[in-house]
Amino acid sequence: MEQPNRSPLYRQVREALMRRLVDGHWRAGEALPAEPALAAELGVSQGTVRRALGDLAQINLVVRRQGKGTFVAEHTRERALFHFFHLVGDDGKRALPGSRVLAVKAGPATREEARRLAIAAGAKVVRLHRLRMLDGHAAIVERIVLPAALYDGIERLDRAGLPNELYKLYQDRYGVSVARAAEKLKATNAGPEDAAHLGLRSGAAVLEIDRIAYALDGRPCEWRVSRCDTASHHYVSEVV
Amino acid sequence: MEQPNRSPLYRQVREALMRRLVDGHWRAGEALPAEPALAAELGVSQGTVRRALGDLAQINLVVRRQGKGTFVAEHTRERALFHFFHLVGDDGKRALPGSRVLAVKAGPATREEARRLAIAAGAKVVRLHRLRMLDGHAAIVERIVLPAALYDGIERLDRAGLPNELYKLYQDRYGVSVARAAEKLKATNAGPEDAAHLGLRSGAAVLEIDRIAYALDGRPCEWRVSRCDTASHHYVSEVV
DNA sequence: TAGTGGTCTAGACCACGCT
DNA sequence: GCGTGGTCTAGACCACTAT
Repeated sequence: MEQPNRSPLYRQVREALMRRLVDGHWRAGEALPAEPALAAELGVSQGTVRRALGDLAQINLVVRRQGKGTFVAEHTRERALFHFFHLVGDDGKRALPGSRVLAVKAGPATREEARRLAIAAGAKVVRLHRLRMLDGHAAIVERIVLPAALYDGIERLDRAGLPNELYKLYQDRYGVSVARAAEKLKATNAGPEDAAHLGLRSGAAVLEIDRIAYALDGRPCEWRVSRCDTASHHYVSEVV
Repeated sequence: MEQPNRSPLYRQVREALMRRLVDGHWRAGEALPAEPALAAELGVSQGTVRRALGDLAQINLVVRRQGKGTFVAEHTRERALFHFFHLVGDDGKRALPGSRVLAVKAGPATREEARRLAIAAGAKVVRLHRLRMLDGHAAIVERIVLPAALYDGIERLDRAGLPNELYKLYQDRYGVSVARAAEKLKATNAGPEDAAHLGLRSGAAVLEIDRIAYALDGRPCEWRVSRCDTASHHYVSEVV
């Protein structure tokens, strides 16, 4: 391992492995080479590789299993739901959302969309509008904006072709792995349209979740605004 | 280090150190013994102590500084604000909240309060009602419930004696260190009283943050419900 | 039995903060 | 100069998984 800069070796190893993950050098779910192989290849000790892999496991980019190996993290249904979906029933049970796509449209990005997705103004985006169900009734209205450059042809998927867990679709079909997300929450009074979709009176309080999802390489890959009826559900957040 | 169970050594060391932190064996801000001293005392290698201390640093129970030592984490003003306070201005600037105490009262816990704080029904609690300012105008109404057993005589503090950063007060004066918190968020329509405090019309959407704070030993030490005007601020959440 | 990751140790050297 | 935590190595042994 050459040392172009003054950062610790384990960090250089971590970044090198991360580059390969970003490049798609290994597919989601695939096993990485074993520690001794990586150590030999990179010219560092096994301990240094361990440290780097441990860091990657910590941020959920890889999964390590004793006796089996180290694997590229996958967006399983579980992970998509439990890791990135924070609405739970007031009784503490996780409600599994269903979803119904209302519209899919492509078009040039507005200034705001371009800013949030860090793309050029006017670049093509695909907009999804969908309704999600919790415990059988409509509880979330979602407006999703995708940079079309990352998801070639996604606007031609019919509504049945768009699964409930979009993050798994992004990963499996387009090679876009969502690594992290930043959410901004507000309480707002529902407008007439959202209220109608959610079966609420206009002006009812809804929780607005504005989320930018970032891909492995750190670039925004989705902007999603969800307006949620929190009458019998709530958003959970743990602070350590 | 004896091995009563089959857990890894570093975990046993971590728990042993944690017990001392919980017991108040070291005060907030105080330096722990250096690694070699701890290793010798516990009969393990320095590497094992390092791993345990690293874990404790990760969950913010201690702070490690190269060349200086390892210190018990303190609730500085910074930490209280940036770690546990998640409302920021829509312009991205952190608004530093001021606060005005409206009422302090002691009384027996309701069933709900007892349940949330994991204390006996009817046990004495202290209730605080306060208003917090963001950028100069009232933006948050807070109702705080404390188990009186942990905060002897806190209800006799005058309003001037109750600082803006309560967590630092809990730690400095009562030895209660908030280690983590669980928050539940909902959007609700403001009732007449909250609306009046916040200068909103009745029925305006407000963000309700329901937080249980846990002390080092894992027991609840505060129940706080904050109702926030999110017209020009929002709650931030990072998902990794 | 062989290969994987997980734990634990011992020791070397480095970077930082003090005095 | 000395003590602190930070990095890096090499090697031993353990626990789990597969064949």
